[in-house]
Amino acid sequence: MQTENFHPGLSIDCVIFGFHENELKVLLLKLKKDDRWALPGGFVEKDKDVDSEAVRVLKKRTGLDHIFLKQFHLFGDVDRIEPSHSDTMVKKGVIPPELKGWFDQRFVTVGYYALVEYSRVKAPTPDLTSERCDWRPLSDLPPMMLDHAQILKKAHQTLKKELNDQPIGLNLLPEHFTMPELQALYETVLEKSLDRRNFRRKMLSYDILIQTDLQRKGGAHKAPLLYKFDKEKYNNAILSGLQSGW
Amino acid sequence: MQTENFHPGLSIDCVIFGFHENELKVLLLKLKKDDRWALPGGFVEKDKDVDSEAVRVLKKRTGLDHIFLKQFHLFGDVDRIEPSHSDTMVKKGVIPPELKGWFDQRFVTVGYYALVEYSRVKAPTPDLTSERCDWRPLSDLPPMMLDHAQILKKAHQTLKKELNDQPIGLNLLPEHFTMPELQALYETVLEKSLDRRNFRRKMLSYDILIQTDLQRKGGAHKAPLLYKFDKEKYNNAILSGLQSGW
DNA sequence: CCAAAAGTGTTCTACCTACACCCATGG
DNA sequence: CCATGGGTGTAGGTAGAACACTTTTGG
Repeated sequence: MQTENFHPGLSIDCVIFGFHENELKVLLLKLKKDDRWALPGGFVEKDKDVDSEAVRVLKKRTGLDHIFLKQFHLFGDVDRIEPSHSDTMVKKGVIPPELKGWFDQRFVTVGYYALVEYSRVKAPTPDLTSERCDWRPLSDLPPMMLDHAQILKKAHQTLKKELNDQPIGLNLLPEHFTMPELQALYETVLEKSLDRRNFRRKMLSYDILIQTDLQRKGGAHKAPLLYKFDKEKYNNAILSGLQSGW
Repeated sequence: MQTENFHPGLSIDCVIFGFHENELKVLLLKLKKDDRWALPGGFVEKDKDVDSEAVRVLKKRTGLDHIFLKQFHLFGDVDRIEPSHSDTMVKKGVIPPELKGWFDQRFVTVGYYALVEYSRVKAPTPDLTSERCDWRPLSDLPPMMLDHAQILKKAHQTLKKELNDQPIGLNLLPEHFTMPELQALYETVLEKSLDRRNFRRKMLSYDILIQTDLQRKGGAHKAPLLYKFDKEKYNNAILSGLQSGW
């Protein structure tokens, strides 16, 4: 790691959301020799835009390009990092001693949240300090390193707020999906249940969905219709915002 | 200036909004030996929270404490600063040569926007690199340094979006104000005109205003009633958001 | 007394809410 | 054949949009 090429005291953390089995999930890293987990993150090269460095982090962990990604907050409190943190990391051999100086700095971190299609992430890749990279349900999070739990919480709050402005469905769902699946996504993000029939009507009124003549077979009951997004109309609608919230 | 105590490559810029003569205004600094203007800003001490450093900047320029202040974006593109910028500053004698190294760094900056009551800012104070500190109307901005025009624009966009969540009236208006004044504020922020009667009804329906029996005399026409905010109810309403936008 | 701005009220419509009913499917 | 979930329709209430009239004030 060439720390001299990095912007000092600045890091990036990504909250990568996915949707699977009617649950919001987050891609997390299991730290080596530590029972806590961390958000995928990284440092910023001096001659790179911060946003593009976030794209790089995402690509490394998920293998995916062209992901919906949005900066949502800078976390800049002094006490967001315990001073003993770098000591512990060196002692456990997770980071080499020559990098201790780098990790001893005071760091501020830029939070990004990403929306990805769960099934497209084939092999989540851990980084140097972690042993695994896994999806974890938002409803049952493991213990997290430093202030990462707060960062995650803020990301979720932001997502909730921006639900009407952001292309949530398009990025989190596979190409074809059923109306109940889309509704489940909204209910998960909003943390409240919605009326089936009203949801359908309102969603259809946006005129951004295309009904296909395919059905999701295999369920034990009536086979629901599959929809896909009309990407052009979708993008136009996003521009003006999907007014009138949920 | 003790640059070694500052967090490297990190700065703060504040977009300070005020409302005067039915116009949104921004507090800007006129640079020395340069016909451009700049946002009030500063650097971050290593042992201080970024947010509290923004408070410090605000206090220095406006003399005010307890101001509504909100972080809205990190500007982290490489090309947001021209490499020649520090050269020019040194040549013009605006910054001493020994600080050139500091200003030669690649900088990212955290944008904050603040809402202040115009009349409470008695003597806006310039900093070392500026000769004046003045209110400038948002509708007619002077040429700005670096990417400050973009930062300002983004601040305005954010304010517009958050109009229903943020305590806009309470912070930008004096204690007593008329309904038309409040409406003018909303119209300015939103950049569109609103129906007088519908505005009044909706605003009153929030139940956050207290009608006083005072009137704004001196106008050439019917004297409007003065209102003030019911701060307790106001804060409660903010918590749940003033749903249903403008 | 008149122009201009402030206060008040009404109607129409659209959308959100809260429901009830029928249909398809697998066990 | 029936339980379960999916698709469709409808009535009532609320709130926003559009509008007209009256009142107060200074000149």
